[in-house]
This record gives sequence, structure tokens and C-alpha cells, in this order.
Amino acid sequence: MTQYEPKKLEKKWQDYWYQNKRFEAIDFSDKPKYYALVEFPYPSGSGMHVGHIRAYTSLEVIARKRRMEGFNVLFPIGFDAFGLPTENYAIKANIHPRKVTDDNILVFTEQLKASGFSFDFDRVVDTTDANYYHWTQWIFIQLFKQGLAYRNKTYVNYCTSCQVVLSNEESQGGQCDRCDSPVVQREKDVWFLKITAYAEKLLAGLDTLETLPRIKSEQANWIGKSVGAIIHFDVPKTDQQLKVFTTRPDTLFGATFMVIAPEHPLLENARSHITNIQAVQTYQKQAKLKTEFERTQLIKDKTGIRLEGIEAINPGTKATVPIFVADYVMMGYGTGAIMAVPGHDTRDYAFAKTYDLEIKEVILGGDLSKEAYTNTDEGTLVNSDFLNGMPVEQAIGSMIEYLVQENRGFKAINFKMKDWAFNRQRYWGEPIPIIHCHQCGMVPVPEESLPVTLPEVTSFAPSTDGESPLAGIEEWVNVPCPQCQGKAKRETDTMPQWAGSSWYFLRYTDPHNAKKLADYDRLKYWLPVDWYNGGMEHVTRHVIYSRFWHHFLYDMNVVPTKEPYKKRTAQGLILGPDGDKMSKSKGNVVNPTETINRYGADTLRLYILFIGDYEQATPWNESGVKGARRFLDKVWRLFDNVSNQKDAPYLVTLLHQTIEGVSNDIEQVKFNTAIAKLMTFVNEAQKYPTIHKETYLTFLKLLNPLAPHITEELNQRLGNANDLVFAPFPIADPSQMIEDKAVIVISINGKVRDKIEVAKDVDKETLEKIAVSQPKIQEWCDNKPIKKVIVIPNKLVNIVI
RNA sequence: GCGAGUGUGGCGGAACUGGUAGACGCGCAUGGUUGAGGGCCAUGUGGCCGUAAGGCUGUGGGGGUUCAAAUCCCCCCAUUCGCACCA
Repeated sequence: MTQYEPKKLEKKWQDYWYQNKRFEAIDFSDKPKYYALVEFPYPSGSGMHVGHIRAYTSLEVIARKRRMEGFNVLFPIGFDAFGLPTENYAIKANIHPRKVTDDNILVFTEQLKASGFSFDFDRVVDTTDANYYHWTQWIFIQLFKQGLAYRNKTYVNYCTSCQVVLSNEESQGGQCDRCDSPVVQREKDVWFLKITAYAEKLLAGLDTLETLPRIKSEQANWIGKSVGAIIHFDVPKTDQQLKVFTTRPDTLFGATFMVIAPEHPLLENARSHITNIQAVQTYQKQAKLKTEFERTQLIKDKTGIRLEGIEAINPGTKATVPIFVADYVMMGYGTGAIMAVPGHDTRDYAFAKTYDLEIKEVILGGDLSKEAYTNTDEGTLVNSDFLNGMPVEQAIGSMIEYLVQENRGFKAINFKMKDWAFNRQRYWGEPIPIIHCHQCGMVPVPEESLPVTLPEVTSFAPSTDGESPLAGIEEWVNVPCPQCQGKAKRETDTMPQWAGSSWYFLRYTDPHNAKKLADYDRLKYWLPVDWYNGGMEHVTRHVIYSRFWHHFLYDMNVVPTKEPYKKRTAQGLILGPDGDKMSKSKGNVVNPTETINRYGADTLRLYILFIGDYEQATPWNESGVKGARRFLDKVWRLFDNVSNQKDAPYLVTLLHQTIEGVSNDIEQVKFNTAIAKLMTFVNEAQKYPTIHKETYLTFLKLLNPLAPHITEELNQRLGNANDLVFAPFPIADPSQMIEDKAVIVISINGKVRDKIEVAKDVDKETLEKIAVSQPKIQEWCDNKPIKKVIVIPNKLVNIVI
């Protein structure tokens, strides 16, 4: 036969599939539906990365397999195209970001098609399309109306030289990425989404998610629920109370001092009573100078200052305790104040040692003269009045009862998760659809006026003074108030990139709908997403954010399911050939297009799946690609052996074992072993002069989801008129899988000494007799008494002497 | 520091509920395809000893359970990821 020339034949099949819409998802089809979702890419200027291929091939294989299994498959793709790199490139090259985005999307689309992905390209969504962000804005307005979008102050990274707000990425190490001048923390009024209102639901929803335990625990960790109590400490002389959150109210009798964050309001409210207010203010200033980076990274020095003139009363012991200000306490977590229990917390212990404070044992154990005793999940209370002798769990309950009775506190739940800072001072993002009116305050843009589109401008560079570039566009900013028609101004901040990606999977179900984000019946047909694959790095942020929006939309009766995703997997990174993370600066980036040109898309797909454990990081190996190509060459050549001759029983058995193995491996994301099994089959099959046409065809179907082009071509060359897109996926016949012979290992004291071949399912007694009578074994036993014989049918016989 | 994962040939990686360690691929070696190179085919390829038959040894290290351990238990080491002054 002719040579295998992937370049020609792959183009041919891609044209055929895409022109004939072979991967079209049909709304309301009678077939069972299957929704396979991959994280849509950010269309960067450098084009696709081999990592994208790895991220998509898993569900590509599943999608193709599901079609062959009779499912109506929705396997969509789109572009998460708002964002900084495009904007920065646009500013530098002086090309409109719209144009940059469109060009990049074109390149990506070509690359996706050249890889033979079975996406339904009629459902492509683009987050920067006004028809799309219309609904991103609509969702924001619903959040706003429900009180879940609000304004508050925060600190932003600000470069005084560029006069621009920077992302964390642009201010690594406290320096501006562009001009290297120092970055300061600047207070700014920005938008927040109240994701904390959904903390409990987001946590509970994890139960229904099918995923690796690691992915669940990372999300749970992010949400960070802790149960404890709020306790009120009086501050005599002032009219103030210090409220602390603690997970361990049982240790109240051991609280010998208190620590508040430098930002704590008490410092302002009790100012006149604090005699060393000057020193405190100096400390506050120092703390403010520290970036979040320094405050969280430089953990060694425990600095702090004692408040002179005021003290607090421990509501348990009734003793007065000193109050400190220290930056190891964060205003953003809990109440911004803690009761310090130095006996049983290492940080409090270190602090107490530095300032020579009382360290009191309240849970039995350890040696407090050396270190804090922190093994306190269990234990017995001491030195604690009415709690003495109680186990920890009971003591927590008793203390809460006491606090409630005394009106000194109550049981409380606290979350680590903070509200979502929802703003960017940039041009290339969704405008936040709010109008600021002197009379009416913040007014949402009426829904019928959506979308609020980005104004056409010539300069989209960030404006100075930390404002969005939109702020400088008078004709866009100045609008009448929708309520009172008075003079008003548009909000000029745009949304963060996480916005558009929080609901894109909903739009795929009805991408062209002009009246709604998606038709409810279509959502009902397609949701939930049956399988969602993406990067490990998105497990916390993106997945949680999108789950939050989904929960909210469910409460608004916009979507039919509580949770958006049924199953989540995450692929491992592909590292450079040098074992380092691929990056432009290291020059170790592998371009998929090059590999496709040299070896073909089927080879690339196959190699990437074969490269290693799907969920683990693995380095790229160029000669490994050759191996994948060699395999396809063998498959191609095997065509010459096709005949109507009956196959040897061994090959038939192997075929059915291969069907079973490959199918199972694919479902378990074990693509590397699935391919190994396919390779083994070809290696064995080519040892025979012929292969039966049906056997070969079955093999092609099995290989099709992984290497669709070559298998379509060979199927056609077999004379079959129908393509393989909906050809039934092979199912193994269990009766054909069983071998009639078994190799039995005979070992003596656990060491393999001989192997024998016997008929399948020989009973234990016979097997033992055969084994013991083997000459080699006789020799090894050397007439020593046999103590014991263990027989595992079809596997081994172990003789103990 | 806490949590999760990983550790197996020269390399990527296999090994089901404990039952032939190293599947499959790469690389390498020898031979063939009668010029070379490539390609392809065959054979071999954990280490050590041995011409060979064969033997010993071997899954990060140390101990244990078991007829039998890469797999289970305990202690250590290394490494990756996540969270990180979380009260």
C-alpha cells in the first residue's frame, strides 16, 4: 500500500468533519445527552501550547467514545479573551485589543482544527463579544439587586511612577513590572461580590462532586470553615468591647493577654484613653508600609506594642489582661482581635516569651517551660474553674453555654474565604453596568439598555491616578440617571477576568440567544456538565467562583441544577524537555504546530496521551514522539495483512482483552496504559501473516477516539462507506476473553523456581501435585519435608520447606 | 508549620482487592536488509558473578506483619504541590 502521509489525509478528514458538522450537538435529541467540558483558553498571541493539547485530549477522547456509544454529545469550546496580556500588547503595538483578540482567536481556531478536535464549532463563545458580556453584566445586576455586589475600601498595588494600578502579577516583590519603581498600597473604593454568603452552600455542595480527594480538600481549605465562639471582653474606662473569634472557647481561662490588628477600630475609638498613642501610631504606620507580601512572608519577627492606659477583662477569670497591637493579627480574618492563649498556641507563646507575659496551663500535658503544648484536640481542662476535669469537647460546649448565659458571647462560625474583589482599572474588560447619581446613589443600568458596550477609543492605556481609562472618556461617562434623569456618571471600573469564565458553560447550551443568557429548557436538557477537565491551578479560584454564580443563579431560578459540575479532573503540566516548567524566558516551549507538521496530529495526540500519568507533570521528550509515530506506521502497514482468513484463537482472545482493557483505562483517565495495550495488540498481530478484516476494523474503532484521522482513512480504505464518528464502540465478549491455558509460577519459600503451563482452572489438589512433581522443584526440595503448600489457582504454587 | 501527593532501570513510566517487579515507549547494543545514512526487521537490554546452564541481589533508607510486600503497619529521608502569623 501507499505510504502513511498524515499531512494529506488529516486535512482531508478535518475538512470532511467540519464541513459536514459531524460533531454538532443536537438540542433535545432523544439520545442520552453527555456534556463534556474543557476549560476554554485565553487566546494569547503566541498561539496554542502543548499543554492545551493535553488539557483537551482527555475529554476529546471521552467525547468521541461517547458518540460511538450512542450519546448526544455537547463538546464545546470558546475563548476567555478579556485580560491583561492582550491589553498590554495592544498598547505596545498600538493595535486595538478587539483586533488583537480576533486575530488570536483565528489562530487558535485553526490550531484546534488542525489537531482534529471534535468540538462543535457552531457553539463557540467569546467573552469579549457584546452579545456574550451582555449577560455577564445582567448577572452582575442581579447580584447587585440582591445585595451581593457592594462597594468597599481595599488596598490596591499602585505604582507612583506609572500612576497605574497594578495586578499582583505586575508587582512581584513590591516592584513595578514596567518601570521597577516601588509599588505602594493605596486605598481605593472598589466592588466586592459577597461570595461569603454562599460559603456554607459551596462547602456542602462538594459532597456531590466526583473528583480527586485532593481537589475537594483544596476547595474546602479555601472556604476554610471553622466553628468556635465569639467572646466579648470589656475594656473598662472606655465604652468599648473587644470581640474575639476563637475556635477554642474552652481555653478562655488561659487567655492572659489580647492582641488586635493594627487596623482595629478600638485604636481610634479608645484613642483618648491610650497614653502611648504616639508610639502606637508609629507602629500602625510601620505596619501599613509593609505590603501584604512582607506581612505574610516575614514571619520570624513577632513585633507588637502594648497599649498603655487601657486593659481588658477576661470574662472567665475576671482578671485584667493587657492588650497589644501586633501585625500578626489580620483585620481581614475573624474580628481582627484575638484572645491569646500562650500555653497552647505557638505564636502566642513566642509573643508571651518576648514580652514576658503569663503563660498558664489549661489543658493537661506538655512542659510549658519549654514550649506551648498544642496537642489539644483531646485532653483534660485544668486551672479552669467550672471546666476542671472536663474533656475538651465537653468543655467547649459548657463554655459556650456559660457565655450565652452571662451574655458574654455565643457560638459562631467563621470562614477563611473573603469576599471576591471584583474590579479592574482597565479598558479590556466588561464594563460594570452601574450608574452613579448624586440623587439616587448607585443605580443599575436598566436591563433593556444592556449591554453597556466598551466605547470605541484610540487610546486604551490606563489613565493616570489609578482610574480606569474609561474615566477619561467624557461622552461615555456622562449619562442621565435612569431613575431621575439627572446628571450622573457611569461606573468606570471593569470586571476581572474571572467574570466571563464563571458562567460560559451555560452559554454553550444556547450560544445565540438574544433574549436570555440561555433558554431554560435547553439548560435543563444539557446540565449538569457531566465531566469538566482543566488545570489544577483553577481548582480553587475559577471553580469556586463559577460554583458561586451557579448557586446564585439557581436561587434565582435561572438554572435548573444546584451544582454545575458532576465530575472534575485536572491534567498535569507538560514540562520542557529539560524538566523545567515551559516558559518563553527559558526557551523550552514546544509548539504543537511544529509537531503536527512533522509527524501529524494523530501522532501528537497519541504522544501526549502516552507521555505519562495524565494527572502528573511529565517532561516532553522529542524522541518519544517518534515512538508514537512508529506505532501509527505499524497500524498503517498492518492494513496489508487484512484478509478473510480466520484469526488464531490467541489473537481473538487478545483482541477482546484489549477492548476491555482500553475501554476501562480510558474511563479512568489512564490513557498511557490504554495506548500500551493497543501497541501490544499491534505487536502481536503483526507476527501473523494475516489479520481478519473484522478484527482489524474493530481495532480501528478502538483506536479512533485517540487517533481519529488515520483510523477514518483506513476504515475508508477497507471499503466502508460510513465514517467512524458514530460507529458503535467495540464491546468485549467476556467468553472470548478467557485464555484456555495458564502459566503457573512455582515458588519455594517465596522465591520463583519454575514456571509451568497448565490448562485453565485446574483445581488446587491437581495443581499442587503437578507442581511438587516437577523435576526442578524436586531438586530444590532435596527431600526436605514440605511444611506447607499455598495454591492460588491460575496463578501460583508456593512451597514452604 | 499544616494538609495532600510522589519516590521503581540510562529516561518517560507499568504492576488488579499483597501473588512472575520493570508492561508499553524511548535510548542503547548486536545482527539483517549485501555501498553509506535513514527507515524497517530480528534479538538483547535493572545490577553483580558466570563462556553457559544458572545463581545472588534489587522498587528512597531502616524496622515489622505474612507462606508471599513496590503494594499493608511503624520510624526516618528526599521531593513536588496547595494553604500559610487563620486566632
